[in-house]
Amino acid sequence: MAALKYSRQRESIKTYLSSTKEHPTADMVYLHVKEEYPNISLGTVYRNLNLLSDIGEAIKINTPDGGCRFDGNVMPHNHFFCKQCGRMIDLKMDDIEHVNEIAAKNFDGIIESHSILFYGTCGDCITKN
Amino acid sequence: MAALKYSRQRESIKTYLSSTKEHPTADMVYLHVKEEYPNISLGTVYRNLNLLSDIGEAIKINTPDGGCRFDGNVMPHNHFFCKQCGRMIDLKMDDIEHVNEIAAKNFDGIIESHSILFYGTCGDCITKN
DNA sequence: TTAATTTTAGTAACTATTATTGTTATCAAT
DNA sequence: ATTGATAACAATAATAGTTACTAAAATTAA
Repeated sequence: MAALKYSRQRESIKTYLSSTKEHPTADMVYLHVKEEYPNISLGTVYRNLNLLSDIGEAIKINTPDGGCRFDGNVMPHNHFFCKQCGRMIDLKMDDIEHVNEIAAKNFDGIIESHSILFYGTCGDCITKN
Repeated sequence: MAALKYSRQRESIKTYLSSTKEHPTADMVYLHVKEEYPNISLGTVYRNLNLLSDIGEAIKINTPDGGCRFDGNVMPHNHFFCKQCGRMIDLKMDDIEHVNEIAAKNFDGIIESHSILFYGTCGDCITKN
């Protein structure tokens, strides 16, 4: 297995992901890291986001519109997607890992995990209307 | 609002979706309907799949790899995605709508719904290994 | 049938992502 | 510190999946 060498760019991407709760797109990460490393390329950002996701140091979440968001918080948690403003928000909610057992009951394969995304309208959008 | 006119192509797409449990990709639908209507274009397939999904006569499911699958079964049900063979399988499982209330407990927005996808290894892939 | 409108096929364009290429940075051993 | 091997880099090209455009054909209403 290829040893992972240090790189400032990857470090910067990680730092940014850890600092924000915005669940940025790859492009948002790119624009941000660009401020520190103006020559960084979008491809590098993609490669490192996927790498971080692969080694479990970030989470990749696909949005209903086809795009992807990234999250530096790797603690298990669930997300909410606001249909109005498109924001993705962390949910502080009780564990629902038990749904895996419910799913496994009449299934002959192995359920390892699930990913769930909640939809609706966020608090901000409710007050705005 | 524009009235919806009949089209053989759309009918054929609908019929195919209703007849299969394979959760086909747009391209698989295209290849299948092409047997009946050799001149159909991929754009027509996409347009109609999205249309059917919009009017609630089909379901669009994004897979973890970025692609989309379509399902003619619009009854509420959950899906399983096999990490090995990439198949998407219907789960016959108890209702888990209660997770919406769990999510809503400490949240100031409105949780309308959720979508959940289970991951793991399907029965076929287990026996093969 | 005629006229109005939708749908189609074919193609082009678009977006997000991944792969490629030539160059530079990192690191361990000298 | 220098070297050599390998990884990471920027830049760009390529790809995949999807959507937009347009003229011609199909559908429906009158």
